[in-house]
Amino acid sequence: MLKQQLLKDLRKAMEVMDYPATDIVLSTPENKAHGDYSTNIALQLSKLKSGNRKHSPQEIAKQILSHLGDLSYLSKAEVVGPGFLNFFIKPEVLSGQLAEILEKGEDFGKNELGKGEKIQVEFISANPTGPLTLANGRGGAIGDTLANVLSWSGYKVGREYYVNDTGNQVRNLGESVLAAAGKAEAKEEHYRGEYIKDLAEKFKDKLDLDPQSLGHLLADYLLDSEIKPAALRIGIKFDEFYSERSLYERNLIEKAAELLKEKGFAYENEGALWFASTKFGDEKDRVLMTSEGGRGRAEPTYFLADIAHHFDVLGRGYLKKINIWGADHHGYETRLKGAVAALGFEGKVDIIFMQMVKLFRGGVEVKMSKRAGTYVTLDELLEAVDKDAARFFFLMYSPESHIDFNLDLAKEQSNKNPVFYVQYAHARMSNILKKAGEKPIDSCKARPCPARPGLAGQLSHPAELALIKHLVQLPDLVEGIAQDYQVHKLTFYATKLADLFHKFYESCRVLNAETEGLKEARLALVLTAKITLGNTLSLLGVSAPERM
RNA sequence: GCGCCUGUAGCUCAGUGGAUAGAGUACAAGUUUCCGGAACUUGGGGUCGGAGGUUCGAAUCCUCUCAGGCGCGCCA
Repeated sequence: MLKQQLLKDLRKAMEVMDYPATDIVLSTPENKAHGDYSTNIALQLSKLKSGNRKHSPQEIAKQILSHLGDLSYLSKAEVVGPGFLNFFIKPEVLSGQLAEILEKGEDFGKNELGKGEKIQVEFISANPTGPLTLANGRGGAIGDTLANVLSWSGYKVGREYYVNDTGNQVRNLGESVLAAAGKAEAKEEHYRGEYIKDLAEKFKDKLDLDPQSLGHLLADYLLDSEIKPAALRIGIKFDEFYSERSLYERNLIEKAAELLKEKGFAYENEGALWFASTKFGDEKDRVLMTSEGGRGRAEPTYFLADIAHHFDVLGRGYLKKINIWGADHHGYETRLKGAVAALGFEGKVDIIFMQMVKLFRGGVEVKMSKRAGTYVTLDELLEAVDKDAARFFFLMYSPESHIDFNLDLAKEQSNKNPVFYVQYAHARMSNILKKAGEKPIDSCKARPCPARPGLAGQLSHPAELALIKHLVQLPDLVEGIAQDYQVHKLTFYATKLADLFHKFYESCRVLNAETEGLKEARLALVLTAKITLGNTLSLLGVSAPERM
């Protein structure tokens, strides 16, 4: 689109002037006086002081400008202040951009960055020892949306839930239920909460099983009856539930341990098997296989199982595996990345950390703990607010922000959720098109296109141009998020789009515009706005209502 | 003690080297013969936790420091 064209022309000019090929940052200034696009490239170049050339930023900017020549799509290009280059696009060129949106329709916003490579996003992955919580909802919304964005960027994306369906916490689950039924001694570390009692009742025929076997049954049950439905309720469909237990069944755990030994990164000491994670920057080596003396029995740690898991997944040819973790797992990052590197997949794992969701009740913070039974489930949230509000809420925050959540206020606040502001804009767009007799999505060929001579020049109102400028940014936004993973930018983009549309709506009549041509052009603008907003909402997993 | 995250308007948060630091919300005052007022307009409100430093330029990078969160197991 326009931005790429301008970048290309700038690069050409710099090449002619024999400047080194540095990254050109083309920003879209908030301040209209600074043009439609702006770059600080001259300030950057003057800093390089390449060779014995030493020019002021203003001089460099002027030179670049003179080498650009007359670009037909610009109405003005100028050097301002310390050496900024500001570009002003001709309004008719800007409105001509709408043609591309109309042509692409539901595909508008997609890009080819991924070139068909495979990426896996692993998220939620909560232990199957209880219902999903608020924090899981946050991770779910972020992971699912990131997967959508990657998919729109030309990657083949897999959504994975790693199920820790064996090990201590599952044995503990079995014990907890046995204890609730009075068949085992109650212990401090047991899970509490109503669902444990329900499980004891539901599985009363199975209480003669040992804790581990019962735990396996319960974990499988919770996965199917609690976790999968809750994920679906918030709009998440996983491609794969990867079972930790299956790693044992397929002997992948021993294989991973053997491989690490072969490569010289695993060694035995004090009866345990260790991974030399200090070679990868960890503060100490980590245990892969416990010693009989240490925990009373020799068994693989969670860490070794997870290594086997990553080795198996990456062995399928993924370009990357992106894991979304709670901040409480931060200390685990170095050793896992180290193990992945040791197995020959260095740099293939990216981790997004989300900070904790703090829970407040009656103004007092409640520590969320599955063991203590103090937490808010995702289902409880979804009873208070609908799926769209919940997803939008979670996606409004950057992952590193610490969210304070007050369920008492969630319902009341849900009316103020910006999601309704955004959805209302979409409903307004739909309504106008409906009254004009348009089909919901039309193609450029089937109807007069704003790129057509005559129509292109119709749109000149500041509110129209501001809206167009925002609409055409979606592809760059999506491509950027595919690289920096900052999915919350989408909610801000959607809110801004709604804002610009509401303003346009207030100041520009569509159906009874002054002329037929203007009406036609404005209808096209409404249609493109609807396409763009609809596509954005679809990436967010939020519905785009025709009416509210 | 060490490591990571956070500290920006009354409140909730954007903004990771650029121009006069933004948005929502709250508060105040306005806007409907006409496409949906769940909207729009205007206004007040900031020592960007603090102190130094680097730079033509710092909320952003570096050092120190204060406050909060999380982690530091042969748990997961």
